[in-house]
Amino acid sequence: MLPPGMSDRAAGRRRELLDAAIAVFARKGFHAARVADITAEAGVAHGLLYHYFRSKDEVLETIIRETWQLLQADTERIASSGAPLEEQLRRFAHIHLGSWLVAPDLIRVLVREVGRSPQVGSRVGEMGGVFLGLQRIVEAAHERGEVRADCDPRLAAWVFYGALEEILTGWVLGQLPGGEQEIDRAVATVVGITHAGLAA
Amino acid sequence: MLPPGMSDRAAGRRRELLDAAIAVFARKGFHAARVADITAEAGVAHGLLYHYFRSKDEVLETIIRETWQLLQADTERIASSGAPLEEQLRRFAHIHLGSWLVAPDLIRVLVREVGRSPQVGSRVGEMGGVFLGLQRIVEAAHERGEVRADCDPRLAAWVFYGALEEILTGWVLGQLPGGEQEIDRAVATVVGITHAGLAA
Amino acid sequence: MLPPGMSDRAAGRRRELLDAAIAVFARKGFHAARVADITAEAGVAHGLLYHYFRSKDEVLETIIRETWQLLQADTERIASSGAPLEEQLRRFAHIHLGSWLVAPDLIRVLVREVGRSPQVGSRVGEMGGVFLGLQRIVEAAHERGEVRADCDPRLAAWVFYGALEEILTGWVLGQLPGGEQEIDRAVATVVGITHAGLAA
Amino acid sequence: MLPPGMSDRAAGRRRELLDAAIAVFARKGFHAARVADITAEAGVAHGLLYHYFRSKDEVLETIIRETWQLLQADTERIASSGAPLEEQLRRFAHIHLGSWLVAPDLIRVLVREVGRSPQVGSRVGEMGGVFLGLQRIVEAAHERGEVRADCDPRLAAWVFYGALEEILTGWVLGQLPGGEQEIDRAVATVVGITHAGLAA
DNA sequence: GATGAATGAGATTTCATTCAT
DNA sequence: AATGAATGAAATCTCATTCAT
Repeated sequence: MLPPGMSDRAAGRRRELLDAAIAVFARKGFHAARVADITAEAGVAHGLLYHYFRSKDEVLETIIRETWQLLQADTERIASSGAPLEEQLRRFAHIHLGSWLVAPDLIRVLVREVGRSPQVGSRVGEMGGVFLGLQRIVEAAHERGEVRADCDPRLAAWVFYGALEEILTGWVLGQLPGGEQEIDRAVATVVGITHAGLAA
Repeated sequence: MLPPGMSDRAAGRRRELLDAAIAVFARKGFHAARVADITAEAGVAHGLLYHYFRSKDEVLETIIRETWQLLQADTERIASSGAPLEEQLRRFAHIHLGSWLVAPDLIRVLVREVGRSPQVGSRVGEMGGVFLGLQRIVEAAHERGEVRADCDPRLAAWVFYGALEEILTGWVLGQLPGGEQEIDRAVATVVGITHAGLAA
Repeated sequence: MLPPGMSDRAAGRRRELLDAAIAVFARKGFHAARVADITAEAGVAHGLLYHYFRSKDEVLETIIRETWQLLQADTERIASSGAPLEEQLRRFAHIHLGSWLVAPDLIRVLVREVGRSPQVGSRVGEMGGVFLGLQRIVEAAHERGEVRADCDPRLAAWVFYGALEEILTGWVLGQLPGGEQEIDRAVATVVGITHAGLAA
Repeated sequence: MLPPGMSDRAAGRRRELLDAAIAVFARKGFHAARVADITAEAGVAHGLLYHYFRSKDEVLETIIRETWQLLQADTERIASSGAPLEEQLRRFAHIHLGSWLVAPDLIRVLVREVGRSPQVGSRVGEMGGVFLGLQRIVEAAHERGEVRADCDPRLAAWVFYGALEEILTGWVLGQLPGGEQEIDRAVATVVGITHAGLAA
């Protein structure tokens, strides 16, 4: 995840720059954000960004990749838990939608810059891991007889993920109320619909 | 929709430029696309674009707005049909996912540039119309007793729309197979899950 | 030589920019010269340079290439004249050293930026033509019996050209007096030494 | 030549850095070469270069100056030898062209960066010494009656030097074959032409 | 309507140099 | 002596937009 051989101090600086970038990208959007904004936010000279990243693009790429990697790890942990389908869906939804409270700026960036990802080229890999994890969750439930026979687990995974993503989008765009209680409701609603929709 | 007082010929040119823009935006993305690319695609000098649009931004805005307006009209027609919920959902899904076959470049642009829309400022209006229409579809079914009591029609509308959008995203990113038959399957799956998930 | 399909007006602008570049490169050297210096010298906005040249490098490349092409044409004309060796050498020396009076800035640029040429990559081609022309001049004289048998025409061409080039260098660096009369003396000296040195 | 009070070890490091710089300048050219390339070649941290040199420019200056100083010393030794003109020319040519075998990278740098020298400001001094030495060689021969009366010794020195320099250029650019035997032939040719051209 | 030369603001990126450790 | 993180000046190049023709 980190370039090997990076000192603690260097890793700290790198993290500071990533956090500054998230804040700035969330505020102005990736394109309107200048490198100088990021380094000003981090309180360093703008040349320093280029010691840690090859380009402004690589900064966004890193943010996206690291986030997807974390989500992928969560997904795999949930998939290995052996819990009932509904419980697994709830855990995933809780983590994914819950991140709106924990790191709203990060969510703003991810929602608004999704479109860039395929260009940036790295999304597909990590993203694929998450979708595969969700698919395996549905498949396992399928094998346990928790899911309707006529349901395609792969599409089901996309449907479920898309529902969550759209709600995050609603929050980011201010189209849906996004307080703490709404998050619980949203988790319940998405899981309710999806699970009932899939259930045998 | 068209600036008033525009001749047929002028409207034709305008349309050519919009189509050229859709092709170019689909190929390179909005930011990487240059005005000169669009006019070259349309076979005219680049100054001409400024007779029809105030800026490059306005071109994208127009594309997005016109699309949402059409979708809004479709949604309202469906909502007024009085058909059962499942049938209404199927019609909407059929139109929305079906556009991948009819106008894949347009879908590519919409999926990839969603993030830009709120900045551009026009999304919220027309988009809101579509979501409101979907919400009213669910509410009406609710009143007819077709839907579970504990279900929030607004969130349900977002869940349904998000599921469709994510499948379009999968096709755009090449992560899901997007042939003609897959479209029918996708319609069936999304409608199946959502309707069963909402049903009383 | 010119990109085809360039209007007279465009060709004129291009020439103005080349002349401005020669003046600026002569004054500050290629590296210290900024694109803005060139365009300021030409009295246009700096963006305009990029309508005519792909880069600052291409401007220098063009200057060098066009100059060598002219010299190559001169060389070929002289080589085809059938005049005695001494006369041919005198004509070449007269043209080459004479350019110091005609276009001293151009000579300054060429002498000071020779080193760049091979990097720029185009020198070898045109340059090769000049050296080949000189070589053929010596070879023809050899066949006419005007030249010693033990003399390698190729090396002789390089010796002759190097002598001229070094004198231009002396003028550029201000190490040799470079007035009008000195040019005639220099022609006489170089031709005198080289011809006597080669003569049978 | 060395800053006074420099230890042997320090002098060794300094030498290592100069040699590394010669290799890098030969490979990439002075401008494209970064300080970090030089220190990487020498296997030290880039800050260290600034313990031994004030700037990147000073490194090139040093390389050029030291080389010209050695050549100047050679020239003066030859000039004092009292040998016949032809013999003196041969010795100089042998040393100068011979360096292509001994230190080709150094020659590459000198040939390609001549243009920079006057800017760097140091060339004129040491260079002047070499040219003056060659001029005195011709003048002495002139006084001994070995040389034609109508020959300007100063220009003759430049002609001779330019011939050698151009042959080195041909080798550097790969335009002339530069093996061991070619060097002897080149010495013979240049000396042959120049001496015969000057002889009474 | 149509053209494309001309403009110029503006941003990324590079890299020589410094200096605390 | 040696390191390499940090600085920040500086310059190329892009491209949306304008406007004379």
